[in-house]
Amino acid sequence: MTPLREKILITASHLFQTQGINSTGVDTIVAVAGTTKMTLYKYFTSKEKLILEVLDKGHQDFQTWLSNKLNSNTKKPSEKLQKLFEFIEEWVTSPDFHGMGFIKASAEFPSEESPVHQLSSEQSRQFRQYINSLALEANIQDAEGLALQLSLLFEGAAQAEQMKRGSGAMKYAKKAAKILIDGALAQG
Amino acid sequence: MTPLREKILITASHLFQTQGINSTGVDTIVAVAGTTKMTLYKYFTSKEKLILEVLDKGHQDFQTWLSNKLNSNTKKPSEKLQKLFEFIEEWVTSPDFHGMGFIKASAEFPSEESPVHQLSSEQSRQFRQYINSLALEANIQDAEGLALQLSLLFEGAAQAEQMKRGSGAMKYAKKAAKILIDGALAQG
DNA sequence: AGCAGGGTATACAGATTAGTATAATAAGGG
DNA sequence: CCCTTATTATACTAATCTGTATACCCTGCT
Repeated sequence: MTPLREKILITASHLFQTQGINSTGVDTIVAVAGTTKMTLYKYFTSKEKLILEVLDKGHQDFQTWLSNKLNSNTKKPSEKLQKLFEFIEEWVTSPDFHGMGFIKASAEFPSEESPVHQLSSEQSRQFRQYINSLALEANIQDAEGLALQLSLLFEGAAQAEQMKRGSGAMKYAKKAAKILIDGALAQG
Repeated sequence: MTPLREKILITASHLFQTQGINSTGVDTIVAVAGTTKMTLYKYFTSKEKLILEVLDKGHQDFQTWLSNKLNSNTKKPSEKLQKLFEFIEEWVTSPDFHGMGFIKASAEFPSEESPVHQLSSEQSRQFRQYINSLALEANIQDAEGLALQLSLLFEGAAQAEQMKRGSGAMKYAKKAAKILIDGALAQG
């Protein structure tokens, strides 16, 4: 894609994460990105469209990064589950992490009719679905239940880490995940 | 307190939860509460002060409700821990639950310098501290670690329940909590 | 040389925001 | 009946927001 479009996306993403979505005006975005409103509205027909695309890109980046990490570092399905939180920790504690996009977006757009809220909800569901597929491959009985539990831990830890950096939340989330996964594996 | 002040607080709380804090204007609050801006600014010197008080009241209501429930239904410390998520589920799945205030507030006010963010962070810490005290009474070795894990589960589940009502997240959070608590109790 | 397209600069409209100033109204107590 | 206090009604300021309109500039292509 055109570099200017990309730059707007990246800038908006960064500002949304650090200042909040509703608190970030279009003027701020273009000023930081070093362009003008005209070009922004040429590539994105509205601020809402921009928000949706930022969310989409953020989620895709995370998902592909995570599955690449898992696929290139592990082979056994059960191993993937166990390494999952290892890599999630790596992602979440990286210095430029400022919260999972879909968690914050759903908080800023609580109305269920809002397209932003709907996308956030869908992304949360997709992530849970991904863990579910890992659990299924590992022959876990209640795969859906474990996937839900692990996603709760993840969302809680991401939330905590965003609320207070360096809280060490992920370290304990990892331990909790290990206990839950080992239990589910033992149970068949 | 004066009934009008109370009504403004309750109305604001409800609107903040359902529409979001930044998306709720002062005019909307007074219109729904059936009063005028003049009286609102008589009782609350600014919108930020109102937000802080809404957050404070919400957290206090939750904390006192929870500890009352625990103290009147259980006696043994270990029992309190085990019943904890039972009552939390009751709170979170109640029909007028729309998310934990401090979680959403910290998402809408991500900047750490924001007083709203600071209060949210403090409330999250207080809640974790409360679980910590329960764990300590139950003679759990790594009380702090368990408290953190349980609070992660709770925040994740509250988040999930707010994102999609009736998701059943709390049911599985409860199961996960039981596993973690039993493990920690067995370990001494 | 000259044209076209992508980008800039800037000003603007229209709506909405937080917060204030002023005057009118209602009610209760001496 | 009058004084006080609380509340309302309404208009306003000043800032900010999204989105648009207009004119200009620059660069590459032919």
